[in-house]
Amino acid sequence: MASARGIRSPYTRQVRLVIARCSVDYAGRLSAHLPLATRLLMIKGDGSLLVHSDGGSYKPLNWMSPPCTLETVDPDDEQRAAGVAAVWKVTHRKTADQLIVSIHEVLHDSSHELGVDPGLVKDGVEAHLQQLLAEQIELLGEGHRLVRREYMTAIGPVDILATDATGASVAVELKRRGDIDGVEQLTRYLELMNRDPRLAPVTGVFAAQEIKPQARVLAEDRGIRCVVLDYDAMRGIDSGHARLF
Amino acid sequence: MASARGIRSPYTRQVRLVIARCSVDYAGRLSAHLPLATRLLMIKGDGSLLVHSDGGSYKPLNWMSPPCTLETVDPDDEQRAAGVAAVWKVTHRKTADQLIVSIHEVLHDSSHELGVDPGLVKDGVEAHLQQLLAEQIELLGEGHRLVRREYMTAIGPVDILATDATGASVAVELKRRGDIDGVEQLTRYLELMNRDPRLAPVTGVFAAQEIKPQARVLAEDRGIRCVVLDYDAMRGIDSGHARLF
DNA sequence: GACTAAATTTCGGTA
DNA sequence: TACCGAAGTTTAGTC
Repeated sequence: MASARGIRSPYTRQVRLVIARCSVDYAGRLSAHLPLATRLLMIKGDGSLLVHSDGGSYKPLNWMSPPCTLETVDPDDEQRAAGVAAVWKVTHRKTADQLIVSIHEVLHDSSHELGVDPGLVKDGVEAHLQQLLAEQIELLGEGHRLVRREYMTAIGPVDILATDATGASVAVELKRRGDIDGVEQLTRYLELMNRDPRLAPVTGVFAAQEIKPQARVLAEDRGIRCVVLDYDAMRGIDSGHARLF
Repeated sequence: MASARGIRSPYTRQVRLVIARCSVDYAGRLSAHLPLATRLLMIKGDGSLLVHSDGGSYKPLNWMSPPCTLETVDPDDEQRAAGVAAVWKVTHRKTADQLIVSIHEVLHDSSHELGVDPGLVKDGVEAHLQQLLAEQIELLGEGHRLVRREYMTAIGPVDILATDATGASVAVELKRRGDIDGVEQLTRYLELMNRDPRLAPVTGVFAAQEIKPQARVLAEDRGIRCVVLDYDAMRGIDSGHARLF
């Protein structure tokens, strides 16, 4: 439930921020081109480069992931005639993908020391939902009992294994958003588990905060029961946990 | 094959860049916390905020997507005693998710006008692979004929429908990377199409630049043929298209 | 290292 | 607008 990434290679922990009129070409897994415009270029300490506009969400317009190398090249005569003042060539060290930034004008250029980042601490995703459902297993129906969380099978762990009022096995696949993928995943588990005479017959429950219509149709067509979970209500019952705000 | 996103709401097209020692708390779909450290805060013209460190790839440590509102709050006595100089409260306009940035020290603060971005032009993804395979359908085997691309079924379009040397239908699922998901997808299509007497019997071909071993096992277990495509070779044959580099 | 599953996924296209 | 599938997905965990 907690993750950290304090460990880092001894890069120069600096960020360089450049605002420039530039065009960008990427050639690698696809080809992409950004026409001339003013953008933010962000060069991280590991050499990776992000090209951001002032909108959109967190995804850059274009980028090069580490490990990569930035090389500053002099523009040739043709480029210079077209107004290119400098060319940055960023090459991926493994895949040889290339990002070419043709800089026409630099409007801002600054570098900043950031130091080591202690990293993000997360709390409250699927793991928490699983914990809550394990504690409130009767949400699946009267008489249900928890067998165990993360029940291991040959093809991976089933989120929750329980028994129903008749004592029959119930495999629960848990998702925040119930999509078709989750139904397929549960189907594979059920297929396998029903071959095990100690478990069979095993029925399936697809439990999620939100279940997509197509996923519900597919699940019910396969005899899988769908249960929509109210996370806030479940958390309200769980006394041992308080919200941040 | 080409996308543009030049159309924008009349936001102030500015980016504000702040380097600050800060801690960050997010409460929304999950709870997350970033301990005190020096980071880059990027506020885009639409009010969205990204918190970047100097490493990792393009994903920020934390962020708030648009539409959202940034509000500067005075720290209370307790916060002030802890060294907090200012508090930024970023609230999502629809989901009420909140991002709280507690700023201890500002090391840099600048704003930059970017103007409208003409947007990215992409080229050479799955659509291109599909076009190439449609033109070179004999890569599936001698005697194969193209029926049509994006053959529509009740549960979605099959990438390519063809016939083999015997005239039997062949459904092709195309992927850049052949994963288990793709096999499941094709399986659903085949199940459906084989119920249609005008099409049945339909065999399946799973075609990708790279097929993961587990996906291959699952596919072949279901009688689905696997074909690995050489994109560069296929593009080489396609005379109408040249590479950037 | 390879593979699998999750993600505060984001982003496009379509019904 | 909702839904579905792709993504230069990225990221985290497990084997």
